[in-house]
Amino acid sequence: MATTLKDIAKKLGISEATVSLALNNNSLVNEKTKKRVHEAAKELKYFPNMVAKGLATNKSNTIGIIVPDINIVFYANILRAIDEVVNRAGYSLLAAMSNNDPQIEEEIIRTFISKRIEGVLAVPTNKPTKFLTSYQKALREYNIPLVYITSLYTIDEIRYVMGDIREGTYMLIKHLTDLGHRNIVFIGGNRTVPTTSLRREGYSRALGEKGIPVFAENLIECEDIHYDQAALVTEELIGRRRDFTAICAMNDEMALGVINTLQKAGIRVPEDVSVVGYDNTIFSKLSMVGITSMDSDIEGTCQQAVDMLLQVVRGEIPEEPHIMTKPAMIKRQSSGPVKETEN
Amino acid sequence: MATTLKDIAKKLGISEATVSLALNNNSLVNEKTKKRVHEAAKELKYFPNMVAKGLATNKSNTIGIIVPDINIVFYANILRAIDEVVNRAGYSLLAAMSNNDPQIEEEIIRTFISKRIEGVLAVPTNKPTKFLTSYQKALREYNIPLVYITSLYTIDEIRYVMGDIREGTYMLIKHLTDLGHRNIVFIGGNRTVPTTSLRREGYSRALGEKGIPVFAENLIECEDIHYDQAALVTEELIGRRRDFTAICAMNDEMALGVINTLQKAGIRVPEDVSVVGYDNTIFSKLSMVGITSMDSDIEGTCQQAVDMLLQVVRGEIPEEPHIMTKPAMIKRQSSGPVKETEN
DNA sequence: CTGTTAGCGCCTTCAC
DNA sequence: GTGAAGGCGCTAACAG
Repeated sequence: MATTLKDIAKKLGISEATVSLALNNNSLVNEKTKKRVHEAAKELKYFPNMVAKGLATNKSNTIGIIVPDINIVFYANILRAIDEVVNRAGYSLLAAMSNNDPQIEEEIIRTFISKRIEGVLAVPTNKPTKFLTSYQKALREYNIPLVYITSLYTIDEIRYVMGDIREGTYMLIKHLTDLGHRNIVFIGGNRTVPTTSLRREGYSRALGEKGIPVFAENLIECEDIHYDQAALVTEELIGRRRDFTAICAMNDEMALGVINTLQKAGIRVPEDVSVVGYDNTIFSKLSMVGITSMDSDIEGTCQQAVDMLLQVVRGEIPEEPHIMTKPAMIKRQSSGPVKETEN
Repeated sequence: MATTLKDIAKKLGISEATVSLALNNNSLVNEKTKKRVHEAAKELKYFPNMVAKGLATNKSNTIGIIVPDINIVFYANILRAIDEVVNRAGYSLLAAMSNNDPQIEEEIIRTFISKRIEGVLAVPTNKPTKFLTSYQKALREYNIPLVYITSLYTIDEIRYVMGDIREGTYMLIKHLTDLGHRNIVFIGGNRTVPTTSLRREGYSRALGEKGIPVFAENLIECEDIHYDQAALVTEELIGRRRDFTAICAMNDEMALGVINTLQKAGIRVPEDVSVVGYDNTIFSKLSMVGITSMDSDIEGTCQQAVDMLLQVVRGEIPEEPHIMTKPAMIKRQSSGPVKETEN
């Protein structure tokens, strides 16, 4: 059915090996025969069999990536960026979704290993641990490098590249305090998860610099970090009190929930209350007022993650196993000076 | 490095073949040795080499999918659904993005063939054609079945599964006319592309049934079908006239742009103007008012697409090469009775 | 420069 | 029930 090296070798009356070399543009083979081979290949509609090549070379030329759920915009953004970078680097990408389930994550790794992936990138499930999981051990066994994007792990030996959310949140809160805000609510997720706790650190630091105390009641914890939850806690919040002049949500989707809820209650943004989000995703453009947000530089982060991974794949040792990329503030209309009458 | 069949055969003092059979749970081999083999495999941390297996069996056990851009929520939804269905069917999924570029699409197909994919699913780029493209011919050459999801092609020989958007739009418009609306604006994309033209047919039919004429000025064409464009044309629209009482956008993201723009202008939804979207994506929940939308039953559609593909892979001939799946209306608050004073 | 030869790891007859 | 042998398509020495 499929035409093989042998077919084109036979047709040209030369050896398979020569054809192979010619197809790979090896300089050993004469330009003339190269051209003949390429022409014959095209004529016979030859498609190299990567499976056979993979077996022969013991290289799959593909790297794998695991994301929790592609229906979450942020992860989709990451996957897309990774796809681009990996392809540009001449590798194939094999993507899989873990559904935030460590067991599925492990299964995925198993099939990755079976496919002889050369390296794996992962946005890990959010169950942090201080121990090497079994799949991490398996990867090590097979000498397959692993780089996390947005890590939750605090184990030194585990490489990761992540956006500096602590710094990013600091910048956002500083932006608000510079505008005169002193009573700022932070809406995040579970306080024990790094993606929230790191942000809280940035929040506290920014307030501290202005001598503003951190009040526990301004730190809201959500069960999940999506629109509905944010809308819900905002509704509860404004039912309880209205002394705050700004709200910082841990991502844009939540910020959108906050804004819509405020507006529905007749609270104007940013005139009455300023709102900021994070990640500069599409959500930051979907309200009547553009949302001030932090751009995590997903492209840059992914580029660095792939670079680091490929370094290890090539057997080099990256100088720095942990990289924090710098985010940039995107100022839109949802944040403004504190309301005069509040003072 | 990696442990192979041979390693475990050697350890157990039996032949490779037996180990292979045992690992594949072949009934020929004695239960006892099977157990021994499985234990040894686990002990030696054996991971089957799918590359070798693929070469030997000439089956990759994976199917490929091409979507235009995973950053578009609707496509991300599709990819996720496909991933689930394909995995459940015991196949691996290899995903790739075309960026809506036919050339990239072709490259992807090339690598798919090289990887000896057993079938391909595709959400095609939106450049319709009546001819078989070169990659379609290549797939045929290699006997690799192809099924489109949401097809633009009108070639009989090309299989596809798509949501019935004509019917869905009909249902939405009928919903509006039943509520008393007669002056309904439809905001779509390029009129020559099936995803818009089919919807227009549904629109016209629903109006026709109530004896309402179709006015050209109520059919708005957008260059791209996203939020910003929708917001823009809505702004122009309300600058020009305000006689309409309802707006139907071709997707939820656009409907959201419409609603936000209307509200910013002080036009209430649904009191003054009703708005409906399509696809029942996350966007339909992101405004102050929930958006009435059509659920395209992505899961069902994807299930059928995979079923059809696997049928062909197995050499069966699906009875019906073209399937239209039925959508369901999701009624939310953005649509209501026509404003009394308009009459 | 080109051809020969041996595998890569696994599966699949076919004997025993 | 189990073993031996050949081959999947390609690459990688090594000869010539």
